[in-house]
Amino acid sequence: MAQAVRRLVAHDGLDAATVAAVAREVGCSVGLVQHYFPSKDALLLFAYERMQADQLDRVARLIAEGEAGRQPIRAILLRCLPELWPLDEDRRGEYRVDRAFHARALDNPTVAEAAGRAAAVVRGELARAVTNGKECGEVEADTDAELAAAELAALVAGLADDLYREPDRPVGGLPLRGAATAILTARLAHYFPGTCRHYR
Amino acid sequence: MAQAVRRLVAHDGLDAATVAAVAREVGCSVGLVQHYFPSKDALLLFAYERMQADQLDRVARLIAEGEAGRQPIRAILLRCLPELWPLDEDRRGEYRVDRAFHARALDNPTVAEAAGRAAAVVRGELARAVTNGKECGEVEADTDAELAAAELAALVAGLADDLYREPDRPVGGLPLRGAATAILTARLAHYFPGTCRHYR
DNA sequence: GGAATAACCGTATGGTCATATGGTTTCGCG
DNA sequence: CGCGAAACCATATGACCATACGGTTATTCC
Repeated sequence: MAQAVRRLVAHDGLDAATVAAVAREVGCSVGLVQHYFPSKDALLLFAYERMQADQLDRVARLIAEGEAGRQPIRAILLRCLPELWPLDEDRRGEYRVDRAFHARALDNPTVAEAAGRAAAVVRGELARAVTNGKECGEVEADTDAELAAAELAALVAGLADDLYREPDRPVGGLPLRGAATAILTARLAHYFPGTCRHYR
Repeated sequence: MAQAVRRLVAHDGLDAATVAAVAREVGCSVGLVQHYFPSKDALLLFAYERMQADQLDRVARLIAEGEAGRQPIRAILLRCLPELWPLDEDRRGEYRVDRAFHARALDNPTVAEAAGRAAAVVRGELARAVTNGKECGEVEADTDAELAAAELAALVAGLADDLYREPDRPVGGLPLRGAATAILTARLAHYFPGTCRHYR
């Protein structure tokens, strides 16, 4: 059912995710949806949290792979962060779901909390990367990990908005897809210059 | 009526902006709302575009003031960009309206176009600032104006999200309000080092 | 086997909403 | 004055939706 909600919201927006529509998408009755969820709100929240968990799991897996391969921190981040961008149809769908729930979060504290938690996980992971980098001398000692994490997270989130709207708009000669990567690369290189080629 | 829509959306979300609620807020009949707008969609779109115009006017005025006062480009931008942040109750309301319509833009091409136009104005203004800076030697010659504008716009937009959620969360010792300004200041100082103290 | 439990269904209900309709009042102006 | 257009109103209509409810089928477990 969570998958059905996700498909409906991705395709036609939150308003299209009525209980009846979810039942139709699943191929069951309205009653069954009610059997598993006490209310429509609970169903939507569950679907949202599940999607976030899926997303964060993917990122965590990429991090684990990068660490196993003893890649530089910068390379790991450059691999993980664009995972949150709407660069293919699946991720565009996720972006649509995410934005729809972000709007809902404005009026629904429970959804807001879920959205805040996910954002905090991303920031936390970034702060950890910076801290690790400081320990091994890759990152300058006077860099504030939280501040750097907040900047990078904001940059990634902000670029996602533009990427969704016009992924192919030319920006400085490149389509935005490439330009966003270039911007992120430059910013990561600032924090993780890669001078000492330390591994994480 | 546009003001009424804005108040309703800011206070209770897009779904609260029913035609009947707008009429009640204005203090007139449902029929009158219909008299002036062919559909609810048209009403909402008008209200959204009006709010965007108000916002951009404020920014334009700040730019004009800064230019009249012969302030450095960096100072002007540092004054203008936080105007788009939800730092007080009025601007938090604007942020809420903006986010609500952003979600609507996912399913409504007309709203999407309006949102895209406003974003393009901000980026254009930023690109203009960078170009001006290059002409007077303030900005390094190999800086790509569009790329820099895209980065700064994304950073500002991304920080707005966080600022709305937790304006007072401590980030590196400062509350996020201050941290966001610090991040923006640092980033602007990178592009506009202020070495030659040129005016715009 | 049989009873309790979970899975599952179809429909009814009460509410909300956008829009349509058929009006009345106000006002500008020749 | 008078008349046409605008501003303005109250209510009707038809659609849709979340939830409630009373029921049937399948499964599990003693």
